[in-house]
Amino acid sequence: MEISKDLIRGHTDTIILNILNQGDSYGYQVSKSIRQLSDQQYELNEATLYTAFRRLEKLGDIESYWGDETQGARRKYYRITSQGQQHLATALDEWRFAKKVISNLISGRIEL
Amino acid sequence: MEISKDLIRGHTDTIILNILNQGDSYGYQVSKSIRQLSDQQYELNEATLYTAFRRLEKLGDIESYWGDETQGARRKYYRITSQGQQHLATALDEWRFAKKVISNLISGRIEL
DNA sequence: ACAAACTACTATGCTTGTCAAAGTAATTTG
DNA sequence: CAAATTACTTTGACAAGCATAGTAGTTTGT
Repeated sequence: MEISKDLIRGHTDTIILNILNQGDSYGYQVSKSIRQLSDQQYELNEATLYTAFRRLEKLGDIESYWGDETQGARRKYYRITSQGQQHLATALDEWRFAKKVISNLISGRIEL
Repeated sequence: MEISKDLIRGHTDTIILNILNQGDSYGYQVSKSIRQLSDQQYELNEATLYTAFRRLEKLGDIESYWGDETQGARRKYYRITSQGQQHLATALDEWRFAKKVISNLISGRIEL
């Protein structure tokens, strides 16, 4: 079973915030976390991921800093801000609500 | 609580198929059914609705015919096809699956 | 030693679903 | 008789996500 891209759309930012909320991380690792959290069911496109990082940083939900790797490739780390944590909490509430509404819409019976 | 547009994205076709699966209908009535099924929480933009009709008809999931209203404005009715019913069933399975994956992604803990 | 694979980030251009806004036209209500 | 409602269509724009390609350093296998 594969998940259509449009079903994930709108969750990308929340997914990233959830991961960063558990500790600072960088692109490649976030990508692997997503694969792991979804039991190998979902993989985020690299371009989408880095686009989201830039969007979230612009919004003030995350902050970035270059790691001081003495060996290995340079890494840009991301940290969630307190505003980002608030947005994460809001998004989770919204999801719990939307889940019910969507379920009704796609499988509920109409009474007229 | 309002539902972000992106959370519904990708469900529009399924919502329409679900409604038509309960009987032929036309634009305005489908629109009202959506409002009713969502407890007034969600309203689909007209342009989006009619765009979806055209998309679904092109795909062969629905068929249309003009009603023979003797009075009242002309109405274009839509009927779900058996292919549409199959796609509806598939979409419902996909949703049940996606719901779990998304929940994990936005609130699950990472174990590394 | 050298190629292949992996890590890590960036940039460009396209597709697609949805929306806002405006238009057409008939009917019903106050 | 104006305003609201029913009913459908068209146009243009936007934003998320994607494919693709590029840069550059590191690790692994033979």
